[in-house]
Amino acid sequence: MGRGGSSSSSSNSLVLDSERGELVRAPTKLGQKVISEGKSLAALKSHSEAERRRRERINSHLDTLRSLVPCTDKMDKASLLAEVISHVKELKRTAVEASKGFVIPMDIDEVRVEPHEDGVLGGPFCIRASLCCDDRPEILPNLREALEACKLETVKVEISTLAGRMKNVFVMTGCKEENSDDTEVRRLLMSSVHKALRSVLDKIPTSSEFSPRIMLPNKRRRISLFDSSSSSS
Amino acid sequence: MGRGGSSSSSSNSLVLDSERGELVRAPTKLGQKVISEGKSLAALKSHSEAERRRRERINSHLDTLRSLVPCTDKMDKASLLAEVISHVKELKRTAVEASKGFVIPMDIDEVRVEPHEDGVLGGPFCIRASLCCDDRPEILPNLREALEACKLETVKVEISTLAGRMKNVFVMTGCKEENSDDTEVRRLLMSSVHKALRSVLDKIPTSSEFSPRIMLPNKRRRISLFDSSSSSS
DNA sequence: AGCAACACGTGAGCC
DNA sequence: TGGCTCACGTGTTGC
Repeated sequence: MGRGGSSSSSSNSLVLDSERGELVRAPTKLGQKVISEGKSLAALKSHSEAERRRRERINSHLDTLRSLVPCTDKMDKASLLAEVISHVKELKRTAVEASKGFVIPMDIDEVRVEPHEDGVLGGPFCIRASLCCDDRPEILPNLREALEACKLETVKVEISTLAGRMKNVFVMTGCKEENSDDTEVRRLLMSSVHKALRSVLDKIPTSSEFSPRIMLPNKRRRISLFDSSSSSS
Repeated sequence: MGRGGSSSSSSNSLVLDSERGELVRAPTKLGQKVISEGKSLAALKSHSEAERRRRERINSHLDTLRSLVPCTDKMDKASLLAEVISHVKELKRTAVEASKGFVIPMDIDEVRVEPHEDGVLGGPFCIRASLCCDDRPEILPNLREALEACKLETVKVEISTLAGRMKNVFVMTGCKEENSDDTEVRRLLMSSVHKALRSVLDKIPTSSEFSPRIMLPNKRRRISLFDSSSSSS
């Protein structure tokens, strides 16, 4: 990284011919002197050509990156690279924790509601809501009911059980009529979903057989996905 | 994209001072002439400085990418970009069909049982079983019951509904006492799981209360994730 | 010696 | 007009 080039050599007499883009020798009286002083003509030419090829290689790769990452059609190089970086990070995140596949229930109760990073498709508007709690099969109907209250459509649910704990992950999307771009609407929806899950979590009996569930108009409990009786196995 | 720079201007007398890297005027007799001929000194200086900052920005992003993509520590720029490209492509591939995760129910009934490619964790022995059929909530208890008969532990279930169709994906693992390496045992287990799912599928009333199997789900039914309106009790 | 990869300054063009 | 991005040719360094 020699910052300062050592010296000038600014006035050798090699110039670029304006017509053909080829290197020629400038009209001068001291022909041999100049030639001996600089590199040979052929050397300079091949050098610049090699450099041109190198640039083309790099720019070609930049172009394919541009075609791979959306909305970068008219970005400058630096911004394009920045966008590539964030895309790689995002893809990595979702890939690691979904290709791995298993949703693993943790030991602490938890309610999480967040935008579902689609990563690829700029979908309408997705929420990823998860509830981690004790493995109580009877909470599933409650969950469903609570989520139905929100004006969202559940497109996917993922349930994992492990060692008496369970984690439920819901992916939901808003009605298309609502403006997905309105962040205020999003925040409101997510907040209501969060409250719904929270209420379900709070209603879980810590040890009793079954809870005094009054709220339900009809007694449609059950659908215990699996494991309706004993927790293990 | 003017390929050939238009002309030479090769012998203006601005040179780079070897010590400080600053632009100075070369010792010459025709001072004013030279200055008036080119841009002002300050202009040239700010220009080269801006260009330097631009390069630094780009190279900084390149470095970040290098840290993000493995095994690129000593690659040249072009190869690094090529590697970034292939990584983005690969991440995208797995992201669309795994992380994005939506299991999309198809129009044909289907039972599939296969070893669960873990991808990351070399687990004990996992089976991925899926059943695609009409969206009949009452099949869930049947499913559970049928799968309980097999000596497997369900670690994850994933349910997607779309346009009156549903797809259930189960990830199950065998008891640890059984030898996971025994391919014969595996085949046996998978076969029994397959039979179980098959039996559930066959039990689905094709037309209990409605026209059986019109080819197209022209009728958009509700997405009731696990609607329990019927079934037990 | 040659080749490859880099940083640099500079002209051109575009807001 | 200045600020910017880009492509170009060149000097330099390491193999």
